[in-house]
Amino acid sequence: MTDLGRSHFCGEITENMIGENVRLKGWARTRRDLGQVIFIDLGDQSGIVQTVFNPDISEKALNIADNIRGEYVLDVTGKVVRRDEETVNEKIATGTVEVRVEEVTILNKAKPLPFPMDEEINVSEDVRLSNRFLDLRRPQMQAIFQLRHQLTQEVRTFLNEHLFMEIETPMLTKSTPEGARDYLVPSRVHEHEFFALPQSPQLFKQLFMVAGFERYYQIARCFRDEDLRADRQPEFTQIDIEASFMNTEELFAMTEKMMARLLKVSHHLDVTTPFPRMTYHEAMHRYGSDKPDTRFGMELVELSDIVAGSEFQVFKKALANNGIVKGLNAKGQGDVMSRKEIDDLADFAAIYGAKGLAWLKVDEEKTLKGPITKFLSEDEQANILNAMAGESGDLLLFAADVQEVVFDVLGALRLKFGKELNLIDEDAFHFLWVTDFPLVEYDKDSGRYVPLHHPFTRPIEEDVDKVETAPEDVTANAYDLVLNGYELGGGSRRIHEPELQMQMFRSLGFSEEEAKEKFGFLIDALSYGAPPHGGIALGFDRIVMILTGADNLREVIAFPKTASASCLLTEAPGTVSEEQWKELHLSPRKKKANP
RNA sequence: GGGCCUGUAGUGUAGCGGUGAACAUGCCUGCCUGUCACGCAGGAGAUCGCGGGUUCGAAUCCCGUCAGGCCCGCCA
Repeated sequence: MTDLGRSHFCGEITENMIGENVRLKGWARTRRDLGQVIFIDLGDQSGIVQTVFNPDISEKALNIADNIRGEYVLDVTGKVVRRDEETVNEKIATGTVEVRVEEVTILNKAKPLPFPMDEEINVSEDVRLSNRFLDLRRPQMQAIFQLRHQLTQEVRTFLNEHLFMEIETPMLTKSTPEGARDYLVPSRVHEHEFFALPQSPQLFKQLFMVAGFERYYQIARCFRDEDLRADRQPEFTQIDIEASFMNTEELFAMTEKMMARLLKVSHHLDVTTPFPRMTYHEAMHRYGSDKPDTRFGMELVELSDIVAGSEFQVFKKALANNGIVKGLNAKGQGDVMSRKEIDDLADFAAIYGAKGLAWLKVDEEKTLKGPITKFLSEDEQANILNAMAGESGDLLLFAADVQEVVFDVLGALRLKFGKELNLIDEDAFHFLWVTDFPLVEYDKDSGRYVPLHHPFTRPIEEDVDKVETAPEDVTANAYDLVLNGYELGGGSRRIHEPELQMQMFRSLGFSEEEAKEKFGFLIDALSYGAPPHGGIALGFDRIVMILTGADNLREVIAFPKTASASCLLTEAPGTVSEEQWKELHLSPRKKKANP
């Protein structure tokens, strides 16, 4: 490929081209000025090649090279020559050759850079983000986005092969009462009415199924106005999939094949399918998480029965209040952790709602030592030691509370130890399906049931009659795909009968009118021969993040938002003119007083 | 909404109550025909995030605030 008169890319120059005249375009990466000879590493998207300027080739070019600085844009013509044996640079792909420059034109200058471009990232992130166009020019970033592009292509190729059709859905849509906060867009035409940016194309893809597009997908942008995390951006990309007449087994198998293809692209790795599966209940009890990192063990141990008759008030109270007692064996930590460090663990546990953190050490004689031994009978101690497979030097940690707190606390401690004790194989990819989620959970604040997934999720067939009578006992035909402790995404079979959908809305405390107002079009659509259908949505940014080994979504999104959801490059969001307010029939409220 | 961490030349760091705020790199000038993170010599560059307080004296201690990051809540 050539463009603008360019004959080759810098990274393509090989020994086969020795003697050829080439014309290259790119950026001056580093310049080594030895007076009568100047070396410039010229780089473009493909890589770099060393160019040489000296008076024996062209006095004129040398004089121009004298003024070239970092990241100047150059148009270079010259001959490819073999380097002398002793001047070969093994660090670069083109290190055995160089281009002797006969002609050079400076296409554009560059100011001194705000940060070095050639090194590993040791620049603060705000500086990188406010100069993102330069940050993205760094080879490391170029590689990430090259891979991201290839993965996008692979997803499309795969789904096309499986007869899926990519169809776009609106970005300007309607606010829905459930779920995350919407990003709202005021309407100029409709006074005091708002569009919402989609949290996901959920309803539209179901309507595609009704429409008879039996297999839909979209690399879809989604928006949620909630607080950010390292793995959460307000604007993100999903691989959104929906299929009619396909059962959950078929969808699992297909999704597994697709993920395997992505691993093949990124790591030339053959992942084992089918992926392991675990129920939500099992995941919570064994790992204290609905997205367990199964790259390491250190599972939670159920102790409620063992300590059922215990005189230890903390255990006794928790069990009396319908809570549970579970333990976590921090292998070998009894020997190394000081009293202070164990107290710090209790502070850590408090973040997740623990009122305290009981602990015991296993000493050389395999007996338990610690402040709570006096409350535990010999039998209880023996049973605990046995259940937790305690060995000399171990630190046994206990959480006793309602089960949600116990899961959160021990789940968090497990991850903390997993990381700090290097129990995690960073090169491993552990996929896991988590299945059998509850359909709803009771929300104390609003005093009603809220869907765990979304209100269109279908119960498993044997629970269908219980949707209205005992919603809290219903298991959903819903599933999450987990990779290395990250929730890649989830999906479900959907309700395709209007009556069942109305039952569901009623269970969630919607009046007939509310349901009709918010979701009338869905009920209506389901009434016209909606096929059984289901689907899944996978967080594409997270996939890219994990496959590139990044620990942060910002690394794999070209122009990401900061933790406070602003863009340091454009300084969005920003204020708008009075005129714009007026056109939208809006007026600003007074800001909170700022003393 | 809450907790914790970090803000010092363009960049990365040191200094943590008392000398002219130090080092590296980048930048500028000069020298250098085989470098490759070239080298050598010289030079410029800092309202120590911002505001207040404590103190004879604050980059350093305290309070507030802003920005960035991580987490809890939140995220159907």
